[in-house]
Amino acid sequence: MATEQSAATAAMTPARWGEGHDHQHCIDDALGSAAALCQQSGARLTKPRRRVLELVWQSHRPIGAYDILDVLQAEQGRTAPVTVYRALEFLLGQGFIHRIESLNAYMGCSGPGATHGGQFLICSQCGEAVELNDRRISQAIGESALAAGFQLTSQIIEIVGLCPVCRPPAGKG
Amino acid sequence: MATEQSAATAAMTPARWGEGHDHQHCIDDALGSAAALCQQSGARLTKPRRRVLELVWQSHRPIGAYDILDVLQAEQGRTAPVTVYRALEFLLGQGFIHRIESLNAYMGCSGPGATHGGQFLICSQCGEAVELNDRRISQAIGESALAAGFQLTSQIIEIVGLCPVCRPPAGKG
DNA sequence: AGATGTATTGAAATGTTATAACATTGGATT
DNA sequence: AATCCAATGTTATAACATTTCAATACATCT
Repeated sequence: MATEQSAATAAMTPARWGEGHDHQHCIDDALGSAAALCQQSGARLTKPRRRVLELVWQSHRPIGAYDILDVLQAEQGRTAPVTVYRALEFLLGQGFIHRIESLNAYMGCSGPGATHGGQFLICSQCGEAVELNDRRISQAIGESALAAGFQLTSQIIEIVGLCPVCRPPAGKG
Repeated sequence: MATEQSAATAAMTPARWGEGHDHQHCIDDALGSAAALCQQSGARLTKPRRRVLELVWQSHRPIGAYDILDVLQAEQGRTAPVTVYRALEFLLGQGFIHRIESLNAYMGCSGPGATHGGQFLICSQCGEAVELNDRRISQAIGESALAAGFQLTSQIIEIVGLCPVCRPPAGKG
């Protein structure tokens, strides 16, 4: 439907940097799909899980477990790290969030339900990240693994750079 | 007998899994090039740095900082973590080793001197890893970043799977 | 409703990875 | 020898994550 991909650069450009962005909508969407998917699968989106998911979606910056912990502790008093990690584990298992290995941090999954390892563009300036799903990348990797005789199980792709907002203006502006 | 694996494959298959592998040679090579490169650049390959590099090359499994620390402590008594981290930082800076983000571990760089971000195939069974340098992968990523308006500075590619040795035998010998 | 089994949560301690802060050493240069 | 600076040593602490065991919530069966 709407989002055709192949040739299209435009379609792949994260909408977020295009113009004003209603972030509450992001959050609502994410919580909505999570609830729906849990409904379907029978998984339980309990209060702490839901709250952690919400916090992960609070911004488009990957957030650390202990940052989440700080918020929970402020909200509800003593809370142990494991509370956060358990929620994160659940959310990862459901495909609702991703872990960014190079940052030891977590971010919302932009397309839960769909299968995908996730490819991430991370801005080293502002800390924001976006998820890609470029078939060419995964394909190139798949082929390379095959050629090396590897049976592939997962890919970690984290691309660091400067986002459109943070990068110096293009030459000839 | 010979482990040919289809024409294209043979060339790219890391030699290491082909047959017996003289690992001492790997180590000597690595230390040799490191020494040579330091000679050229004026960097100092001091004793602890050299020893850490050697330990990193001890196997083809990425090794953790604290594993290195254990060895140093056994060898020379009290040694602090920072000693290891400083050596690792130096070696990373010189391009002699790579950090594997998903494992919090370090491995020797197979082509020091050359520029490369590094792409890694990691066996989840035996823990061994090999470095790739597939232009198609970095190219696909570069294009994707460009399309998203990102100015790329580095790529983290860690591919997890089963190596030729650990993977179940191919259907139809 | 009450009993029962399982999933989830709470709490404390501990383990693992990494850096900050400051003192000291050792070799090159003067 | 006096000075300088990179490298190293020493101590403490930050940051990230898991283990363990006890308590509670939830679904389901009777």
